[in-house]
Amino acid sequence: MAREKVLVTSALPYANGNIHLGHLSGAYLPADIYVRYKRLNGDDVVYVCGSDEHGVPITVTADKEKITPKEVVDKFHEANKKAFQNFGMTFDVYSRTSIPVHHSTAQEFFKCFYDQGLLVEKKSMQFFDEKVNKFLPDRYVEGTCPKCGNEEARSDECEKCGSLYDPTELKNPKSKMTGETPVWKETSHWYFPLGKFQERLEKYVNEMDANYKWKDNVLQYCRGWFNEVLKDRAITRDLDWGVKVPLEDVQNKVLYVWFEAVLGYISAAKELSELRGEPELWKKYWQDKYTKYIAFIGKDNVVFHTIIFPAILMAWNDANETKYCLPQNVPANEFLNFEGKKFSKSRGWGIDVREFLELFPADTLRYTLGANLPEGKDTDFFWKEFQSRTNGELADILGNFVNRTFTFAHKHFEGKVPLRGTLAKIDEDILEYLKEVPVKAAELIERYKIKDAIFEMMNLARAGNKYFNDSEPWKSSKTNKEQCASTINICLNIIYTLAEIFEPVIPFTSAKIFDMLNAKPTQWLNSGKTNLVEGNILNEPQILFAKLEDKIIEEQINKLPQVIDLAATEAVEEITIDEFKRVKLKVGKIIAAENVKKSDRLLKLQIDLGTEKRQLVAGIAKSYNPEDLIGKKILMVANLKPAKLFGIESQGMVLALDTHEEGKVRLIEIDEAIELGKTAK
RNA sequence: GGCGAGGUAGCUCAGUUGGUCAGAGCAGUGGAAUCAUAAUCCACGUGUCGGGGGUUCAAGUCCCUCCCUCGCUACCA
Repeated sequence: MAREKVLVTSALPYANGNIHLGHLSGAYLPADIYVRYKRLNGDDVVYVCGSDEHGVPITVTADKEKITPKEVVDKFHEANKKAFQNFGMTFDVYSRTSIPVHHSTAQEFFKCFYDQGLLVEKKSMQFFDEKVNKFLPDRYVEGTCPKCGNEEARSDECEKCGSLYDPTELKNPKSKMTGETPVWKETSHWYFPLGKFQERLEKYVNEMDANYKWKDNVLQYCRGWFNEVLKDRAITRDLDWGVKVPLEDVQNKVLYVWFEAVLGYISAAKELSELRGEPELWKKYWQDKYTKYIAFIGKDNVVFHTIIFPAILMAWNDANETKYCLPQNVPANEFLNFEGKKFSKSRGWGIDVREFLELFPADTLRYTLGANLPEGKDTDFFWKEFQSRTNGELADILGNFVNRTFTFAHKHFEGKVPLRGTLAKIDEDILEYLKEVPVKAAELIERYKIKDAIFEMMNLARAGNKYFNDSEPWKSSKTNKEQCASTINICLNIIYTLAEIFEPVIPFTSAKIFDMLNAKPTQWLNSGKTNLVEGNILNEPQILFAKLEDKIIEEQINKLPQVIDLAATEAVEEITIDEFKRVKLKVGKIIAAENVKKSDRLLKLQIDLGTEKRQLVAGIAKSYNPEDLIGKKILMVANLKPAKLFGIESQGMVLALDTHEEGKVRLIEIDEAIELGKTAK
């Protein structure tokens, strides 16, 4: 297969806060997995990203903390760069939009459009805060709604009554920055005529979709915009923090962030060129029509990458000899929520990357997020899921397969890759399957179905365990050493393939496995076929994933702000009194209790209901010792359909409550004075 | 209000162009095995595919309508 030249970008994170898990799921982890896969596949890849460091919110943060905007962005740029690094992101460069090369790049684009006469200058009136000498965006002006009198209305709309109006109609306007009354002042801005490009943009999107199959959600967003007809968009702003408008007689105006930030992808590549001492490097990617440019983003960014950025590039290409390539695909993801709700920094809901990685290894997070990417719709990060994926999949299925194989090889084959002898049907089958997995995973990743690809990867580990079980090498080691050797040889080769195909997802672990195997990665598509050298000396196995105990997970859950969730209480389905009356709850006394043989959680109880006796089986062995139960008065469901558990008939059910301790319950005990057989109502 | 997305097994989610599509993983129950981080493997799902109507020989899969959740709504990044 011919090597592809691939340019990959991930949305530039805004340097006004720490990145959290949601950001990773949206635009960073999928891109990194894609890029790592491409590199293993032998493709020629450049992956760039960086901090987006301009815009009003940053100046607001600076004012609030009484520091300069520069200090704000320095702080978050470094913090996020570090967090990404710890997470295992492999950007070729993590740039930033405050560097000179970015300013000059953005200005170059502006000048190009200005000189062509493409930009439209429009005058307008805007609120101006004289105290800080700044024009105010709508969201920083508050006042009384002209329609309903709400005193906290925004300058152009009232959230309370939902009406929209012209900012001149707003009564008693106040600047949210200073509380001062803003004045009404004229300003002028340059507008980019998006509408002129609409037809070509629609054609572009349709063609890309036809050739490269864009995601449905992305196409939907585009259609939404096209349906409303693209309008001129202002690309300048009255502000002093940002890229200066490169015109002599213009002061205190900067390029608006949406126009300038996307160009950061280009300046980042330029910075990479400088760092590598190859000034022309960036052109080899950005200005080669054979480049496959893939932009990874979250759904909030679709319009900028499928409409605005392409329009900017088209406008440039129209006027210049040098032509930039447009995104070939924009695999936007939906959002990751956190324990059922949106991430919210202000409400303390969620966890940021730095904090997370101080507690848990990056690979466990990469795997959990990867296995649950919001590719088709929003998904959730749940602590409990993180625990079960780590313990049940990474440790039990993958980690244990590696461990049992290595332990076996060391015990029975002196820690060397044993010889593969004559193959049985079971061996042929697994080898055949082994060859298919990298191919299948590659197809899925190429289609940006990364979640599915990860599932296929873990399935190989599952298959490895099954093969190990079915082959029973612990038996053949005594009866047929040659066959045993073949089995372990094949298991080790499965591990070799696992190390390769899992590299994009859990790179730190992959490196450990390669080290244990004393082997190097191969070319992706060969990874199921290339075999370990027989006799190769294996290193000592190490535990790849430690289990996460309940305690540490509970700790994280308990840290979350307690919110009274009205929705959850209301969501309980209502029943009528008659329906409730169908359940007969009776008071009984436990007169005998014993453990159920071969079960670690069931107890067999004899209950005295006064008029009759019942036998029931209850799953409370982890919470109570049989002898402690004798004599307790409890409440039971007396008309539950009998069922057999472990061959023992259970004629009812005792009522118990969950406790804060996982798996432990507490029986509802009844006051000693209550007579046996009484019915609850 | 408008636009968009989603409502599928206890939980988290898959389900291309309508016809083995009623699924996977987890949880649960039973069993096998013991090399291994008590880790593995096998077997077991009577789900009104949000409700109601319609098109069709045939609909989670198309149309209409209603209910619920979420996102966007342009000078916001």
